[in-house]
Amino acid sequence: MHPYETIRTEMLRRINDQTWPAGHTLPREDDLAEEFGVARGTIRRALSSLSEAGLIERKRRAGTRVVDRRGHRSTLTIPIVRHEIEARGAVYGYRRICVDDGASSPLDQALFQGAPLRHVRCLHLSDGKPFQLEDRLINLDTVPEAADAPFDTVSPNEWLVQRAPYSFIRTALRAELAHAIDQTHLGLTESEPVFVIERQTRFRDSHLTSVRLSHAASAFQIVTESGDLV
Amino acid sequence: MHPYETIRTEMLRRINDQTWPAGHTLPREDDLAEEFGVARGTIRRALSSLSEAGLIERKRRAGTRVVDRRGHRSTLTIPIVRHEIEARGAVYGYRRICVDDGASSPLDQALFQGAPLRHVRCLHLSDGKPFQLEDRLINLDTVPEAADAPFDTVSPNEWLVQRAPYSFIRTALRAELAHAIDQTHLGLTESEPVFVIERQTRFRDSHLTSVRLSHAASAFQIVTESGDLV
DNA sequence: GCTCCCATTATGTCTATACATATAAAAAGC
DNA sequence: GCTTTTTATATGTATAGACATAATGGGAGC
Repeated sequence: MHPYETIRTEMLRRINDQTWPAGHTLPREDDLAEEFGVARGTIRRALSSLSEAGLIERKRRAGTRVVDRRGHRSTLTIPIVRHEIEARGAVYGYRRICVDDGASSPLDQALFQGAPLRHVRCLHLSDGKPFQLEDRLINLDTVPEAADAPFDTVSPNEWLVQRAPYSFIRTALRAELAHAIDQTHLGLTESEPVFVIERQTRFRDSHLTSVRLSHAASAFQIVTESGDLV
Repeated sequence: MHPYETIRTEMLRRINDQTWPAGHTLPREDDLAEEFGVARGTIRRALSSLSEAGLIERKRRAGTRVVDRRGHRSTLTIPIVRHEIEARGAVYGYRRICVDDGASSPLDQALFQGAPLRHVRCLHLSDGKPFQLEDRLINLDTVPEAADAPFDTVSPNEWLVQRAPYSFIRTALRAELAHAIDQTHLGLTESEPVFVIERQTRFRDSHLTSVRLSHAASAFQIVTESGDLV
């Protein structure tokens, strides 16, 4: 175990046993360095690890304070659906449903600030069975090549990843009752739930794309694991 | 903009425009340091940032490689429900439903390796209306004080956070059709969906607690924002 | 009392150097 | 050819010192 890990563990202990209760301001880095008999850089390594884990908050001049723990933080990876399906040992399939000019809702119009849009709807299949329904809008001002892409064999998801860098992503996770299109394409009845991932991707102030991914709830969940600083 | 940020942005550009395509091994840290005219530490700062974002993978002796991007990664914070409710400007309420010895399922028995359990069911209210139903099992071998705690005014969630440190958390997010208990306590009909968070908490090899949190889908979603390395 | 400005200060960044360590690749042994 | 051992190497960690910078808390001016 490296010094910074030992120190981090000791700090964790102090936070857990209330030696440093929530709201407490810890000693300055220089003082901690002296206490633990290491260089300041090593203390900083331990502190930044705790900071990333969300256990402490650091502010210039103000010092480092123990966070009143507001929740459990974990890193969530939403995989590209093809990889997800193949990782389960199933055969991935893709089917384009339609591509049009996106007679989009006023809400979407506002989001994209009236930019010309491309609307793509497609289905991702696992062993031939519907797994994920993708409903996507692409900003043609930002990604003009999308106007000519057929999306007949490559999904817009993978097409975009190859082409457009992104700088900011907002993801929302929801449970919904299957919409009409979900029922049609995922083969569900009107009283079945779907798990919906909605994602908006921005690049430098302009919305690049926004997508709604729906899955039959019975065949989908998101699992994340976190922790283990001790 | 600090040097390490400028360098990270340039590296991001190279990854995005395929100068460094997926699978490519980037130059050694020393060479990058020379190229950018900075110390090795500054290069490492940029690289570790990209590594945390999941864009590159680093291995000793083998070097640094661009990851074949398998998905969008973001940090997800599941807040303590009271904070969540108060943050929305509503009044938080709590009601214990029952506390018993947890006639738990075989699945749970296996998870806790036959340890004695405490079962607590309670409801978290927003402005007096049911918001979250909590169904929790607590390992009495690990947290024996839980046997005597009444949980009549403090929720087991907050009670545990004060008492037990945790080292490892597994969180699953799912959509389900409302169970019977969801219908009863959240006031739902049998054809309404619920958003379920299931969490298992471990501390040093022993399961501490496992919980199922259900919410009316219409009033709950999880939002995360990420990115902005550019 | 009030606002505005400035000095102080703890964290943030950068440099340069030394040593540690996992591990891929080459060499040695069978 | 196959396994084991050694070696080279890129990343990982630690140190010490210098400077940068945000933000607090106090003081000057009103």
